Amino acid sequence: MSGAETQEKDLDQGESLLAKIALEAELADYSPVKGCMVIRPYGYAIWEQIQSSLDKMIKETGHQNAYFPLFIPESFLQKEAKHVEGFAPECAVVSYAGGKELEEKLVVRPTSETIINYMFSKWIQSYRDLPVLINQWANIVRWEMRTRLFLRTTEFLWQEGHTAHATREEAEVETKKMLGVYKTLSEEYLAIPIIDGIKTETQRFAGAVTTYCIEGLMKDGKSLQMGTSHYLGQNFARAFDTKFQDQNGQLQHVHQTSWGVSTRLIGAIIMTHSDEKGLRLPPKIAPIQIIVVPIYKEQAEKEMVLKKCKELEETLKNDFRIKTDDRDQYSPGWKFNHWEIKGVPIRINLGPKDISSNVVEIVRRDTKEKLKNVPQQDLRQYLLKLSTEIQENLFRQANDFLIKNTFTVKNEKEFAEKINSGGYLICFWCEKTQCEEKLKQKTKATIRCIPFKLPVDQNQEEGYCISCNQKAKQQVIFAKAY
RNA sequence: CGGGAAGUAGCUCAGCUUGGUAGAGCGUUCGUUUCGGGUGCGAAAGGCCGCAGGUUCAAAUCCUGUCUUCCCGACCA
Repeated sequence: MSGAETQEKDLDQGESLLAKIALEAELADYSPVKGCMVIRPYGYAIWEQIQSSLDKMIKETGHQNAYFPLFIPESFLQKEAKHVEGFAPECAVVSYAGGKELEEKLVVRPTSETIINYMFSKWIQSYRDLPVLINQWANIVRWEMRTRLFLRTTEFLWQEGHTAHATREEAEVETKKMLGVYKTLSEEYLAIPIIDGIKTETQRFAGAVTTYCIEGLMKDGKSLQMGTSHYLGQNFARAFDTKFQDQNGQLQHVHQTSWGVSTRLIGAIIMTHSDEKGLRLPPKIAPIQIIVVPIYKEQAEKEMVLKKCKELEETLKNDFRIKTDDRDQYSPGWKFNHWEIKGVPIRINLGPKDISSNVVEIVRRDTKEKLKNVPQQDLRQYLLKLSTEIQENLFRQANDFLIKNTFTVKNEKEFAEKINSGGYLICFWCEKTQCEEKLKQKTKATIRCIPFKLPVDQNQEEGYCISCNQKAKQQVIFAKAY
């Protein structure tokens, strides 16, 4: 066991909350290469839960999984002007392989639009071939200056959807549909409330026409982009000549979308739900939903208690991911703390006293509340209800936090006062990039999105730009971001 | 990539100023005692002092370079 000493103290709420929890809860560890991380089994199990929930939704919306290669010819990246401009600085490039210099350098994919378009242009001939709805689970590499576990690593795992459509309308519907899937994933599975909206030009994906996003507010008051969905227009289709013959025999470029979420979501979970005891996982994505801690003194008791634990597991295993911590070398008290750090939503303490009176003791991780003498009959129902309650409570707490930290500001003075304490600022913006830039220079805050819906009620239709004070119709969300 | 801090036992750290046989607590192993919120006692094992050079009779300690982490800026999911 690592970090036993620091585990004894409550975890600090400092800047290093993220790294601390990631390491202590054994989600990840550092690799010898800068900015890279090892995702440890428990962290990977969380990723698998996220994956299986999302993969199901992706398939339900008609997409198929496929796999495109890691290496992309350097020339591909250069075909789309904005795309190359955006990604060139952060690309890792292989120039030497097989014992010699390569004729054409290979880019380690920072995203797969180019290689996928190359393939699409081969596969798409007719309107009858459309739409093409593809998703891939993959790793990608982006050479970042400053890295943080889960939130920004050099290599990370993600899912990238790529679709091609006959019309602009269809592609736009697709873009928003998948953003909706991300919203569902975040709010209903990860228990993280988000603000969904449109990115401004400066924050838009390199090569996209429109970028939609979901943004979450982290415990430290910073905003985290948790997922993006792009309407790519015909930009890549033109660059790669991805054309189809329509019903009138006319050749047209396809309209495309791409969308992705990554292992960053694990960072979001940490930075949204952790408390002084460690991680708190929403039941829907917790690799272990119920941990059973047996309590016993001598051997006879041990056998009796462990047998009862197995029985419990048997009756509950169809409804829950349940595990008994039957390790002999750790005391019950030690186990309590251990599983709290790891964020297991429900703990069942089971000892001789409980068994003799046919009850269990249940401790919920979200509130730390101890529920004594819960009858063993109807336990399944009780736990199902509790599980739902914990899921909802985590969302409610995060949502309250978001609302409490969202402010409407009317002028630059108010803006400057509020922005340093973190949270979201709602204000009018005249839609000029220079106004956005000016505020970024002064305050480090950026427009996270033009929200579809404001998180707090706001009736005004019109106001004055937070920066230049001219009439403005657009209300935007500002925040400091990761 | 700039500014600051750090890297010594599995973990947290002391030792470095002023060079001279590698330290503590926790954890681990064995024994014993315990087990309903991180048990007590006894013994033992465990270290290319991040890496590479240099200075020196002698380097964890001084010098140079380099790698990694953390914090702060410029860039991003």
